[in-house]
Amino acid sequence: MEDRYNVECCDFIHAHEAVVEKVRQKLPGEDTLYDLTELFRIFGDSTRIRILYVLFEEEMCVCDIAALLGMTQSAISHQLRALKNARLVKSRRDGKTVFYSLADDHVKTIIDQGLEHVNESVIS
Amino acid sequence: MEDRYNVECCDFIHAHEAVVEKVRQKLPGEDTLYDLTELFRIFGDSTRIRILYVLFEEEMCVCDIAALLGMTQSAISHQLRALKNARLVKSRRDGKTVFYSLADDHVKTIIDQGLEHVNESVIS
DNA sequence: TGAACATATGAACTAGTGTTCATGTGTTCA
DNA sequence: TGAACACATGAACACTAGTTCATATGTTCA
Repeated sequence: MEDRYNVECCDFIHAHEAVVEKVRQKLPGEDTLYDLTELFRIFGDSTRIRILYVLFEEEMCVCDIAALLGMTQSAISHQLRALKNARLVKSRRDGKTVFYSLADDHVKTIIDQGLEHVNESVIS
Repeated sequence: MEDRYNVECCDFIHAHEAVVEKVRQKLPGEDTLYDLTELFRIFGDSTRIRILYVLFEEEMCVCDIAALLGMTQSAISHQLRALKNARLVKSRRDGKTVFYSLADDHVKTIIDQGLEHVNESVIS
């Protein structure tokens, strides 16, 4: 017998056709999937999370955030741009200074949900 | 009224000391911060998000998920392990087959919040 | 205008991540 | 028992992402 190499992992899908079709329908489109993944990727960095925590309290300038977190101005500025692109923070200029603040309430809600999950996992 | 801090970036922190102290207190500890970012990092990959979407509908075996998403069994298995380590999915074995399902409700809540943010951003 | 300050940005370096490939583990059944 | 099946896993590879460094942009004030 010759060896057979299947591209697919299994010969057939075991799940019921109805379920497979339902999944296919509910899977988000490529654009939505990209946006969603990109959003969570932004949350997946400790520097950015710490920046968001700072902004939970009050709007703050780049310089102060850097000093507070003990990081360089450049690093913070780069990350603030990422956060801004993801529409998680917004900025306003006042003279030489640029103040950053949270863009909306989703930020805190998402982080709180994450915290809840993390804390529950510890208990169990 | 404003404190002087010896840091590289700016000569002094402009924000009021009360705010600075409040931020310092509310910043999560190193362990929590790590867990939180790690959790979101897991969400920040399109393959993992798609796997979770599949499991929203029904528990499913590795093989079927791979077939449904058009990826190799190995790739899916690796990602399922990541999802399991993050306590986002759980598994049960039935003979040769291993079925994966969602671990709890936070998964869907977090993704829904993310979707809401993404969709709102598009509108504005 | 020019000096000083606050921030932004591009390039480069390093560390980390997802997939593939090959193979190992565990289960079923003839 | 051993062959076939379903899944797990370690190593390697290509690619991505965060920080640093040097420098550019933009604003204020003497």
